[in-house]
Amino acid sequence: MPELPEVEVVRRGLVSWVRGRTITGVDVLDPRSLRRHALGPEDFAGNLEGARVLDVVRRGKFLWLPLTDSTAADRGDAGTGTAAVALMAHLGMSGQLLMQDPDVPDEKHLKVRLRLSPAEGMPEQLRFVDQRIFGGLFLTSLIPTDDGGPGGLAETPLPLIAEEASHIARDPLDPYFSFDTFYGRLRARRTGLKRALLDQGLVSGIGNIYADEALWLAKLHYARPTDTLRRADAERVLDAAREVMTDALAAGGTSFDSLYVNVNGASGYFSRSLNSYGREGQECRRCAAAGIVSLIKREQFMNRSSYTCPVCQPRPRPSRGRW
DNA sequence: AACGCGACCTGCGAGC
DNA sequence: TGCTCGCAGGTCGCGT
Repeated sequence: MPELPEVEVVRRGLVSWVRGRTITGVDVLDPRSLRRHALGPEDFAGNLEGARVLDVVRRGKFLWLPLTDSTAADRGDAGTGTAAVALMAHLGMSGQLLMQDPDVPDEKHLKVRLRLSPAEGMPEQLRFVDQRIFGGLFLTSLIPTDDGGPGGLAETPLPLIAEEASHIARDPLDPYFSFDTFYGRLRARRTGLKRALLDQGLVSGIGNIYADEALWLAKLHYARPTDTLRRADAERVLDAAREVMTDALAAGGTSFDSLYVNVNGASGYFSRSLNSYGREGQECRRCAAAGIVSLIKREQFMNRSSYTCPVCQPRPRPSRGRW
C-alpha cells in the first residue's frame, strides 16, 4: 500500500496520538516482523518499555519515533527531550499502524502490540499489522544529518536521522530537497528514468504507482536515459511527482479515521485519479481529450508492471552515442 | 556503477 | 470444490 502520501497520512495520524506517551508494554506476536532488529524480540521489548515517544518523523517511506532513554523518561518535556534512539517502522507492501482500544479483537495479521500510558480520550494501543511481513519494526540509533537540515518531516524537526534511513534521499515534498543536487546526480547515472525515480537513495518516497503517474503527467517514457535528460524534463517529472503525491495526500486525509490510522484509503483515491497505473487496455485520457484513441500499455520492467501511453509517452530511440 | 535476480511473505482472483 | 498460476503500492543483498 504505502508510498510517500500514504506514509505521511500515517505519520500525521499517529503523531497526535503517541507524542509524549510512554510505552508501558510490548507484545511481539510474530518475531518475523522484527527481522531487522538483530538483537531479537527480548532486546526490542526491553528497550522500548519505559521509553517515551518524542515525535513521529518521516523520510521517504521510512517512519521513526524518536524515544527518550527509558531511564530518563520522567522528564516533563516530551517535545524537547533528547533522543539517541528511535523506533523505526517500515510498512513494506502491506503494513499498517493502528491505534486501538484494548477491547478491540486482535487483527488477523497483528504482529506487534505496543501498550501506551493512559491518556484522556486516546486509544491505549499502537498495533503493527502486516499481512505480507515485508515491513517491520526495529530500533535504530539517531545520528547527525550531513547537510545541516532536519532528519525528516516532524513536528519538532531536529538535525538527527535514524541511522537505518540515512542512505535515503529527501523526497520531492521536503523543503530541504535540492533539485540541483538531484539533477546533478541524475545526470551522472547511466540508467533509465523510472529506475532512477524508484531509487530511494536518489529521491525518496516515489514507488511504482507514483512513478508511472509522474512519467505520464510529464509525457516521458520510463526508459528515457538519465544521462542526457534535459533540465526542463527533469523538472517536469519532479513537478509531476509532487503534484500527484500532493493530490494523493489530500485525498488520503479522508482515509484517516480519528480512532485509528486507516490505511485503506486506496480505493477512494486511486479509482478516481489514476491516469496510467492499473489502466491497461483503457484509453489514455489525455489522448482521448485530443481526439486520439490510444490504449494504456502494460509492460514488465524491473520485475513489476509499468504502464505507459504509447502515443504521448513514446519509447526513446536507442542512443548510438553522439560521436 | 549498474543491473538482474532471488529472497522475504500472504492472499486474491482467474482459469482449468 | 480445489488446484495452480500470476499478481500485488518495497527493500536488501548477491553475483555478474
